[in-house]
Amino acid sequence: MVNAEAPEARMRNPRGSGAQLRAEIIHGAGLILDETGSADAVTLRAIARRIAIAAPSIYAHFPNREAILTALVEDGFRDLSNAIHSARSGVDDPVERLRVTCRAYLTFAERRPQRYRLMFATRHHGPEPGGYDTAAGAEAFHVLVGAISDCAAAGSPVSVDPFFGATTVWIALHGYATLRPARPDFPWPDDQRLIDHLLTALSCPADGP
Amino acid sequence: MVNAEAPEARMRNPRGSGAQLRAEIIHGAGLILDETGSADAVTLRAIARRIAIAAPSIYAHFPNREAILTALVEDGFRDLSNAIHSARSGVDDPVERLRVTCRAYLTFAERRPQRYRLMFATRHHGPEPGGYDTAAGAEAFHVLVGAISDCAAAGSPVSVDPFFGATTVWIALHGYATLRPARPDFPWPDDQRLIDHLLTALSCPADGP
DNA sequence: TGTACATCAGTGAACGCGCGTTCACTGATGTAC
DNA sequence: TGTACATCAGTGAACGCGCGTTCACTGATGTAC
Repeated sequence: MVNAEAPEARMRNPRGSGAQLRAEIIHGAGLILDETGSADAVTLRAIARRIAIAAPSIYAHFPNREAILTALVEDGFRDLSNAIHSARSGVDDPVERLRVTCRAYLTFAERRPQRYRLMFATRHHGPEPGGYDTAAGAEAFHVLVGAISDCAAAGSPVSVDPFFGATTVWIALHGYATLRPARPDFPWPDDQRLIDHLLTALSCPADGP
Repeated sequence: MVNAEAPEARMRNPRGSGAQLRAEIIHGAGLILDETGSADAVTLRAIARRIAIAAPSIYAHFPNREAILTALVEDGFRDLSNAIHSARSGVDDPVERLRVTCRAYLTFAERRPQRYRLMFATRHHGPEPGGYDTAAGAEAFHVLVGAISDCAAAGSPVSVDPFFGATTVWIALHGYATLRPARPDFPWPDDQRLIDHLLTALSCPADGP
C-alpha cells in the first residue's frame, strides 16, 4: 500500500526507487476500479489524475493499458489467496476450516466487488501467453478441494467426491458473491446461513425432491 | 425478429411503420452484444453500421444510448420468462417441472451469455424511475419459489422453506451460468448433474459435514 | 575539491480515433381541396 | 383528376470530448576524473 490519495503536488521519487511508481499506479488503478465500479473507468488518464502524474509516465512501467488490468487481476488473486490462507491458519478442525475458507472467499468478494468481478467475470483460458495468470486462482480452488477431502478423511459425512463438491461450493459462492451486489434490495440470507446450507448439502444422499 | 443482417443498401420503411426501425435497432444491438461480448461495444454508431442506417436516425426511437441497453435488458427478461414458461407447459409432475425450469434458465444463459450478463451483472435496485424494469425478473424468481412449493405440496421431501430454497437454487444457477463462460477450460459437470445435485440438496436435513 | 557528464524520473504538447449528440436538411408519400 | 401541402422516415455534416499512445524534452542527482 502506498500513500497516493492526494491529487495535488507530489514529490518525485528519489533516484533508484523508480519502481515505486509502478506500485502507486496499480494502487491508484485499484482505487478507481473499486470506487467507480467498472473496469472501463480505469483509464490511463484517470489513473494519472488520481496519483497526480502525467499520463505518459505510466509507460515507463507498463507497456499499455491492458497490462495494468492484468496486474490488477494478478494482484487480486494474490490478495484472495492470502486472505484465505490467513483465515485458515490456526484452525485445525477440518469442518471449521472449510467453513472459514468459504467465509474468507465471500468476505473478499463483498469488500471488493469490482475487483472480484474483474477477476472472475473476464473470459479466461488456461495458461497461455498474453492471458491473465490465474495460477493463484487454480491454487485457491485446490485449497477448496483439499478442505473437502480433509473433511472426508476426518470422518465427516461427505457423500460427493471432493472435486465435484468443491465445484458446486465454488459455483454457489460465486453466484452469491456476484448476485448480491447486483441486486442489493433482494432479501439475501446472511453469509453464515448460506455457507452452512451449502456444506450440509455436501453430505446429502443422492436422491432429491 | 427482423431481417437486418445486410450492411448494404436498405429500403426505407413504408409510411406508418416507422416503429419498425425500433425493432431493428434493438435486434442489431442484441447481435452486437452477443457477438462481441461486451455492452461497451453496443454503441450508437456500431448499431447504425450494423443495420445500415445513419446514427442520428436512432434518436427518433430512443432518447439516448442508455435507453437501448435498458430495452435490451427488458427484452432479455421477456425472452427468459417465455423460455421458462414454454419449457414448463405440459409438464405436470412437480419435481420434473422444477428440473425443467432450472434447465431452461441455464439454457438461456448458455445460449446468450452476454445478454444474461447484462441482465444480471448490472447493479439494479427495486422499481425506481430510470432503473431497469425487472418485474419480469422478479416474476421468474417467483416461478421458482412456486415450483419448490409445489414439490413440497406434492409430498416430495423439501426440507427448507421454499423462499430460501429458491434463493439457493437461483444462486447456484447464476454461479454456474456466469462462471462457465468465464472459465471455459474448467472441467465443469454437465447441466443435468448439477441440477440434480442442487435439487437433492433441497431435501437435506439441517446438519452438515 | 570542482566540474563535466550520464542517468533517472519524469513532463507537455500533440496525433488520430471513435464516440454521443445536435442541427438543419431532404425526398418520398399520403391527403385535402 | 390534378395539385399543393403536411407529414413521415430518415440523412450528412459537424460539435466537443476523452481516450491511448508517441515524441521530443527537462531538470534534478549521482559519478568519474
